[in-house]
Amino acid sequence: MRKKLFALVDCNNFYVSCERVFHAHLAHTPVIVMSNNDGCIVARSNESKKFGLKMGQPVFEVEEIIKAHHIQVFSSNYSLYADMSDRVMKILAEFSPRLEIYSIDEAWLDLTPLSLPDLTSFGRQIKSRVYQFTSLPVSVGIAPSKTLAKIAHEIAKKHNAYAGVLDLTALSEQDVDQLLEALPVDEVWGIGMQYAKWLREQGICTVKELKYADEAWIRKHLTVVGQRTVLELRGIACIPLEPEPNAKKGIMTAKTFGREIKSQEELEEAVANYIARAAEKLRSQHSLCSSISVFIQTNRFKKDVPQYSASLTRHLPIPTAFTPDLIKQAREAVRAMYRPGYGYRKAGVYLSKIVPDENLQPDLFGGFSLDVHYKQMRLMAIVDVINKVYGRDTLFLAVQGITRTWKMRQFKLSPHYTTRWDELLSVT
DNA sequence: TCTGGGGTCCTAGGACCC
DNA sequence: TCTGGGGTCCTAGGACCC
Repeated sequence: MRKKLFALVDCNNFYVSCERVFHAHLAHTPVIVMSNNDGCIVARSNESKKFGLKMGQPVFEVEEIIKAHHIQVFSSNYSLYADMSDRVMKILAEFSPRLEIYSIDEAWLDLTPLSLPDLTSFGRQIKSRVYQFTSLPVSVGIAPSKTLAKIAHEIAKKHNAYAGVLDLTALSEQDVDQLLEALPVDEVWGIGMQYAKWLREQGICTVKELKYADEAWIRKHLTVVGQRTVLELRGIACIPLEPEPNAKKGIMTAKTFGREIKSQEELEEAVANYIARAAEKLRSQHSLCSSISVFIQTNRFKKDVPQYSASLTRHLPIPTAFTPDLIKQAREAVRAMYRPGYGYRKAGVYLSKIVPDENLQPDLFGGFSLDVHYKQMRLMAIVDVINKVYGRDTLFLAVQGITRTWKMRQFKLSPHYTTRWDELLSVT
């Protein structure tokens, strides 16, 4: 069998790079992008990494550093990033017939069938074409397994000598091992904080040591997932490329509120909105769900006030994607869980037991009519189209509320340059 | 004052069945 | 006093990812 070959292409500091495309003066200056509610740092330019800002760090902890170094700060602008991502992926698709879009800013290419003579120059072509058409910088890692391609990409990104492209297959096994020896074990894809800590306690500190660890012993302690990682480090591809996006098995919408919510009415309103959003996602993948979970919680960071959190799952006799029915269930769940006297900070909904929407069976006992189901689906399809064309929440249910004063904060949002006509970049 | 959101997979253990 | 064994399904919890 032919040896597998993968390329990982990952956009550098993706959210920051997207903002820079439309704010050219921010090149070479420290920039960060914040999470929802402007809470944590989710992207950092290289310049801001130098000031010690960490991924996931709460912004309020580093206000001083931000001020002192004039770091530019942005709220997350997901529609902008999603649109830029689409453009990048379309370009990558030109380089291999088999592409797996792994996240908003990275993709795997299957190079196995391509018989390329010079992989490094192929990687450089990818890099320069993406930059030419989008102004976004990417790094490329090439290797015989996904896990090794990830590592190649990390090295390529960090060390200027590689100019953003590293092909591990061009190196001897000894040279690869030398690189792996210099990397701490937690840099491996699939080894998170818990496993890294445990491995270090067992004397396995570098990627090379993990590569040569006993397979059965790893399997015993890190399950088959860990065993696969070890094999992948040895160049044996165990994780296949998956070009087709799979339908989601669970759909979640959960958000921290912009302020504390005290009343049951507002909590119901927020949850109704999350359901509307989750149901929209459900319909967009042509699915129905028959289980719905709702959770509510107070501010877990406030140690000095009474805490309360609860979750409730309801099973539906007939799978559905009809927003009003789902909202009805969710509101009942909120009413059952709500306790007065608390300041609620976060709520979420989770739709699961998901099935394709063509699988619906008529009810043997006549408690449900397919006619009604199709009518509901047609109505929802119309609502979805209108909201897609005219903007989210052009049409919504009254229980979702009008003012929604609990919504998240986004004080530093840049315009939707690529997805709204009235926010196009203007040159004056 | 201020701490994100949305997923996947694996395993262990209990319920239940024959 | 003795008190099977094997299979399946489901759920909760814990690890991981970006």
